[in-house]
Amino acid sequence: MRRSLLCWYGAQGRDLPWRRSRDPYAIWVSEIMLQQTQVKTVIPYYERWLAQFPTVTALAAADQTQVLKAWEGLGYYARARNLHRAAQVIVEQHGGQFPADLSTALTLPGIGRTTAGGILSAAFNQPVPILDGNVKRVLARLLAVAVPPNRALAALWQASEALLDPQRPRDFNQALMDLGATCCTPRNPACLLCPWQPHCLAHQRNMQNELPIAETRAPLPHKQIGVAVIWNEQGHILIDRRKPEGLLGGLWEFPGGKIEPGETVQDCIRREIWEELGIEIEVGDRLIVIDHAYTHFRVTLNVYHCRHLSGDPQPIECDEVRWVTAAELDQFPFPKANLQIIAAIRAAST
DNA sequence: GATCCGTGGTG
DNA sequence: TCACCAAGGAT
Repeated sequence: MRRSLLCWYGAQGRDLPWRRSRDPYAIWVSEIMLQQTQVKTVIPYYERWLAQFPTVTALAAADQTQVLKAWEGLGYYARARNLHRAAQVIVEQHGGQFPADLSTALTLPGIGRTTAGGILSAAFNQPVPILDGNVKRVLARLLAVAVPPNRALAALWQASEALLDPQRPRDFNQALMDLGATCCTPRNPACLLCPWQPHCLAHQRNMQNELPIAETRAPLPHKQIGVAVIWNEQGHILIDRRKPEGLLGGLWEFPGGKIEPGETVQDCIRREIWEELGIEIEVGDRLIVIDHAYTHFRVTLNVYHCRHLSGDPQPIECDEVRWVTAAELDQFPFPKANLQIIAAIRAAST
């Protein structure tokens, strides 16, 4: 079984930038970026990141705004914050070298069992198993697991470890992920091309389209949000930096908040700006309406031009506030939905 | 152990 | 349009 998979990998494996490297730092960066994120999305971010932060020392020395700006648009921003912190730990406590043993790697922020296995096998050819989304699906089909994969984690980890090739753990783990990504796909798997088809219980039972069993999910709530683009008499715009933890932590945004039942958008914006920044504004024309979906809810951003009337903005429910020119907005990391607001501001002023 | 955490691709 | 999913981890 190992040989058939490795043979398939030799012929069908993907040529990916990080596979050409044995630098633990570069491989680590790729593993973090690839969490819940597709290869095609990651590649340009990976290339830019290594050009900007070529070593763990360079990353450790960067400031968080630079780091978040380089991550802007990738999502799950805690990954960038943790990567940054871990780089500082590696410089301060591990002599600038990524730890080569599993238990130490697992102490670093942002590194769990799968990521640690991915790094240690790829960088050091250590026989450490992995269990990412691809491997869960491959093994759930191979073994015809009768419950959602997340209800069978112990068995799946055991299988990943038992199957792992002790001679070629690097290639084996990469092969297993490629098999899931390109052959044993979520829908319409290419069983005829699969090296493990003779061993696959799902295929033998013609259940490859029914497995793995899907997790049940709650419906997504939908929130209406009022957002203010506040101008002062100098033609500057007010932005704020979100608190360092939680949703979009550390990123900048245009201030606003949730519209309460029975409240107009304009009332909401005036109230939120008073509560969060302690200033009075006049709500003017509508700038843009943006629908955006997060993992656990959807939002509609109702964005309005506003005019500053009185008061000095205070960081009451955020970390920092700042008046900036439209040209300066590019220097700050914003969430994706806010980039649309910036584009609308530019379009409206030309 | 259930929830939280972004964004883009896909059928 | 929409649900599902992607090289998961932290709390």
